[in-house]
Amino acid sequence: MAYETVAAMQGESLRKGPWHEEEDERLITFVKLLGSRRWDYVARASGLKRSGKSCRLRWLNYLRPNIKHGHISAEEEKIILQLHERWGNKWSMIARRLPGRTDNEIKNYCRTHLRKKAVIQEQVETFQFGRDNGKQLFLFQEDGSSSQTCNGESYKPCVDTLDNENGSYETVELSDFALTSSPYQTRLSDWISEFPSDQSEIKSQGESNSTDSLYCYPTWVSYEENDLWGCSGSLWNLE
DNA sequence: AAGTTAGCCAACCGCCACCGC
DNA sequence: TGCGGTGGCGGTTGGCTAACT
Repeated sequence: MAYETVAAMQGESLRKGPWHEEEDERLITFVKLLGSRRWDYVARASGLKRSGKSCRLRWLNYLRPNIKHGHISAEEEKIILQLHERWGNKWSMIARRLPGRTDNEIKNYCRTHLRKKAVIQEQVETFQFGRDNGKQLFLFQEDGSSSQTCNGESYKPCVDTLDNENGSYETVELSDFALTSSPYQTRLSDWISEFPSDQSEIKSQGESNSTDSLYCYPTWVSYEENDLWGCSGSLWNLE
């Protein structure tokens, strides 16, 4: 019978919400003792009023050794995005390629950043099709004599691209502008624009021995879904 | 300075696949 | 072979905090 059911029958309510330090310590102790497979057993044996699932999640996402927290590096960003392009929302698969990162962390990261990217893309498309019902657009052209400053970076509103003489629009390329709904998005758009647009580029970068290349992941051309990559880059050698 | 908004992240929920009985 | 238990996974939520107005 499921632990949750047993607990419910006994009138024992399972704890929810944030974990306390004592709970963490206790969980670590019992995982070391019992291993990290039988979570229902760990939950019961430890006396934690948590479900096995909850214990498992806490261990995998926070307590297990060699876990990395905090800032996702540029290398990791690129790998995440590329693997997401390839596999979609297979967070656990992606996480396995990034030692120390959890599926939850990657999922959260993607949700935030992919959404941001989608918004930017939508804005770019809107701009390229013309003004949105005459509303003020959000694009600013980078310029030394800018009239707007944000976090030390300065911008000025882009010139109106509507040709009033004949009512037509000039074509505006992404590379001509920095997207500046925020300075952060500017950097993000820069990053997106740097991103290889097809796998042949990725392959050539993967094969490159250039030491100044950011890429240290293997090529994926010709590799099967479940095949392990011949990982030799620094990212996989992290301790 | 106070209120509001947006971003981030930990944790929960529900579904599904696998396994043992 | 069917069923219940369990773990794994992706989606979602809620709280905290920083940034903005």
